[in-house]
Formats: sequence, structure tokens, C-alpha cells
Amino acid sequence: MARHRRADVVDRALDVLDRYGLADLTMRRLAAELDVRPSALYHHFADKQHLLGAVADALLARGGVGAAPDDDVAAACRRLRDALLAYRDGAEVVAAALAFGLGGTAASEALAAAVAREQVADDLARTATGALLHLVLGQTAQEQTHLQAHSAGAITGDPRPAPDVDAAVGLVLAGLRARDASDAGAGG
Amino acid sequence: MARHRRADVVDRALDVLDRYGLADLTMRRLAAELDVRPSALYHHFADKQHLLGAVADALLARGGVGAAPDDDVAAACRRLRDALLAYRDGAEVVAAALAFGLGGTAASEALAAAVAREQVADDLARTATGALLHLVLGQTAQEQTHLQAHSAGAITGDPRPAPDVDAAVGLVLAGLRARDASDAGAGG
DNA sequence: ACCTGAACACCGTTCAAGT
DNA sequence: ACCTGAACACCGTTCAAGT
Repeated sequence: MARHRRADVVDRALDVLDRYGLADLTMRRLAAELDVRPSALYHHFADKQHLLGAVADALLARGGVGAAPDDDVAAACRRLRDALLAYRDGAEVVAAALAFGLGGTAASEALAAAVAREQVADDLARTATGALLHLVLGQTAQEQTHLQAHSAGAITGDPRPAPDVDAAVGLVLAGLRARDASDAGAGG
Repeated sequence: MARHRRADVVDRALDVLDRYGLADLTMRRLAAELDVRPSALYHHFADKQHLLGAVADALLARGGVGAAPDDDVAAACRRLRDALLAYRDGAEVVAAALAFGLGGTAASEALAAAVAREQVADDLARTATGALLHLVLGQTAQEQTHLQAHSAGAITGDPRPAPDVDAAVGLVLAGLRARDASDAGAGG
């Protein structure tokens, strides 16, 4: 009766994610939303990790991450952050996908491309890309968790303000430029 | 027959974590290891999140995180990283505890204390502390995940080398000093 | 190609009751 | 103070079989 294609499943998963959060994005719930038995999902995906990888990729694609090769570092980080914020628990989903190596690579590739425009040595570029990636993912995940906790009424006061991702990115960028200048001075 | 105190439960949880990983640190398995029914654990902890928070705190305490107020930024980051690496999935456990606000605060406090020694403005210090925390947690978590995947035989070649946490910390430090110098120059 | 039906081996959590 | 017994409401995954 209910027949779906792989892309339909991913779309619905993004919908469930945004409405109920990552903890409630279960294979059984997703199947129910698609009006299908849970086992039907295993026709489209090997397991839940592969599904989450595809969800992460779709989330990033919808946010235009990877589609703007002319972004500078600050713009690329902002674009990534906005893409993550567009779906509930977006940062956690992408971090998980990257962790088990089944998706989310558009995030690191977009940052790597932006860093490459800074024209620094390769290992410095790799270091900066990793730092920026973890920083944006970590900061945004923290922000999203607090958003949920606050909207759920779990936290009342919330004394500490939201971390400023732009400022943190600026810090890494300043370090990158200082480091590169000293390299050029020492190396020739 | 088998009676335990809260600290015994946390000790055993650290043991299970290190031997089987976070995914297999379940309330039921932990109870079995303690020779107790699962429901007995709820006498010691309100729920699994509170247990994990206590595990994160114990892990950090055993690594001496927070016990060395004279650490500079690089040393504090290295100490945190070593503490996380001492237990399987250590970075993920501390990140999770921080995320739901039930533990792991020694990590951010230790970094904040080290950053304070740099004598920069308060919001710059907060930005740097957050950046360093997410960077060390993210980089170390990635490293631990790859360690496991490699030891499990899931990955054969592993083309990319382990990320250099020291270098990333150095980048943020360089940025911090450059930023502070320009602030002092602009502000008087 | 895509789905059902039925099962297997698990989870976290609650709660009355025991010692 | 700490634990048992029994239950509730879930999980991810497999696999033979259907269309």
C-alpha cells in the first residue's frame, strides 16, 4: 500500500527530527510516520547509522553547505552553523554522522575549501579546518541543547549567555594569520 | 546479598565503560556486573543521565583535571586530553555530561582557570575557553572513535593522520594573543 | 523493488514489597 | 539504606514470505 523511495524516507526522517528531536527519531517511529512496518526501512538502509548519515547529508545540502565555494572562512562557518540550526539537534546529527564516517563530509569539505583560500601551509590548514569544525559543531550543539532545555521549561534562569560562534571563529582566524606570518618569516 | 554504595556503582561503571564502550554501558549490564537487579541502580541515581554525569566527574577527577591550578593553557588542554583518553569513549562521556548539564564541569573550569592566566578581557576569555573545550572534546572524540574502528578491524587503510590537538590549541592561543594585543593597542 | 508478519534479543524506568 | 520481583512501554534488527 505505502511505497516509498529512499529520498522520501530521508525527507520524512528530517521532518521527524525537527518535530521530535534526535532521541525520538527511531526506526519504529519513522516507519509509523511512513505508514510502513519497521522492517521495510531495511530495504532502503543497511542500518540506523546509514540512515542518520543520509539525514546529515540532506540537512547540509538543504542549508547550502558545500554549494558556495567562494565563501571565506567566516562565511563558511556561518553557513554551516545556520544549516545546523535549521533542524532540531542538527549539530548532533552531523557530529554523529562524521563520527561513524557515514556522512556529513560536506561540512568538513566546505570548511577546508574556505581555509584553502587563506593560502597557508597544508598541515596548518588541516589543523585550522579541524579546529573550526569541532568548534562550530560543539558550540552549536550546546546552543541547541540549551534551546530545547529552555523551551521544555527545564531551566529557569539560564545565567550564561549563548556562546558567540563568530567570535570563536575569529579567534582561530587570527591565530591562523599570526601563525602563517611567523612561518613565512622563519621559513623565508 | 550484594550491597553497594554510590561510589562503588560509579567505579564499576568506569570499568564497564573502559572494557565495552559507552554503547554497552547500559543500566542492565551495569546491574549485572554488580550482581544486582537493574531497579537497584535507581536507589543511587535518579536516571541514566545522572549516572553518566557522575561517571564523567569521576573520570576527570582520576585524570587530575581541576587539581592543577598552575597549569598554563597548553598544559591544561593536554591534561584534559590525557584524562579523556584514559577511558574508552571518555570524550563522548564528558561531552554528553556537559550537554545535559549534569557533570563534566571540571573540564570547562580547568580550562577557564588556565585561560584566566592569560590576562585577557572577560568575553575574550570566555570565547577562548569555549573554543578550547569544544576543540579538545571534538578532536579527542574523533580520535577515540577511529581508534575503536581500527581496533575492531572496520577500517583498513586509514588515510588521514590523527589530528594534532596541541597544534589546534596553539592556533587558538596565537589568536588569543594577537587579539589581546590589538585590543590593547586600540583601547589604550 | 518494496513491503508484511513474526520473531529475537535487548533497552530505561516504575513501584510495591522485602530486609 | 539498599535490594528484589514483576511489570510497562519501548528499542534495532533479521528473515522468510508476499506482490
